[in-house]
Amino acid sequence: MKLSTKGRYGLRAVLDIALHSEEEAVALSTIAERQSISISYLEQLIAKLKKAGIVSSTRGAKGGYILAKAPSMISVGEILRALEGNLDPVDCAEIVGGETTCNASDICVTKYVWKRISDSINSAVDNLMLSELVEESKARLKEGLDDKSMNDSMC
Amino acid sequence: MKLSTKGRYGLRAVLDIALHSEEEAVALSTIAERQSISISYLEQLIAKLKKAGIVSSTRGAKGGYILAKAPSMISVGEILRALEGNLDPVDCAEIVGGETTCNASDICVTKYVWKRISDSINSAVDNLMLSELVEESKARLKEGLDDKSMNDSMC
DNA sequence: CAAAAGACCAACTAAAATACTCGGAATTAA
DNA sequence: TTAATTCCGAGTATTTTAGTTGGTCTTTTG
Repeated sequence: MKLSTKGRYGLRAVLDIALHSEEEAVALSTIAERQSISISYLEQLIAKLKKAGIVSSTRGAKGGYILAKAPSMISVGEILRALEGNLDPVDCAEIVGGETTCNASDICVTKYVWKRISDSINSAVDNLMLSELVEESKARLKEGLDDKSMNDSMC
Repeated sequence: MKLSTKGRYGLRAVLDIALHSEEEAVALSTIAERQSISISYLEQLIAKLKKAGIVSSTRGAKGGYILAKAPSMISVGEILRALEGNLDPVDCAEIVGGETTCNASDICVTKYVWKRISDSINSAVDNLMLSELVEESKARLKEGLDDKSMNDSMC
């Protein structure tokens, strides 16, 4: 029941882009260094984010990444799902009402447990917008904490 | 971000015990067969449940397992944590307020995301009691669905 | 125009976690 | 005393995770 590094690194990367791409696109290598993530691994994560329409890129020298839309239009749920796949605690079609996989579906009681967990996770992350994280970060930076110490945090 | 078979099988096992141990203790082999779970794997899961004080056992012939307390006193959260370890989405001390691991803690913004997810999962499972699942199961059985088809459900 | 900076892509690999299996010892009812 | 059962520790196969490697395509800039 753990988020993988995909979700953890990826969210940090998006936040990094949100905070640093106002003037110009940020290069993968810059994010990787600032966040202490392997550049080639990060590449894969950003690819997912791009495919999901969360970030957009410009190639070539001076290229890099920016957000594809306003941070207030990007939910944390959207980001995490792009990176991790769905956030459901089990891969059970019934959770979303399908009838395919688990065909003894309507007598499956534990599925209500999974649905309950699923709903709570999704509503938690879908109601949290990237913009809120951006505001929080900026507020903390203003309190005199420099950018560098910011990036050392591993959570 | 998936529950492992430990949590899935284990919860089904506890529910099985709750539903079948009113007269006499249920043997591991019975649960395993009824739930289509490998007996020797299930053994390990039940051991965790026992250590957590959720089930209790009697050894020897005619032995088996019963619940260690009333189903209304056992939360689904308690069961899942016994099986899976904590349900936090990341192993980050700061999530619970500690100061040990992640020492750039107070400038770590993503931790609020993890805390939010963590809280929502835990409150969802802690407010759901085993007794509710038992009631639900019994209600479904009364509707004419036999015990066997019940156990075929994989969720 | 060349060369550096950068995104993009597809495989490959090492390590860790998961999902088991196996062999036996201790306990108890019949 | 024997069959049924829990209990225990170790071993293993498979899958997933967390990367790495080596290269191609694109764009700016000297």
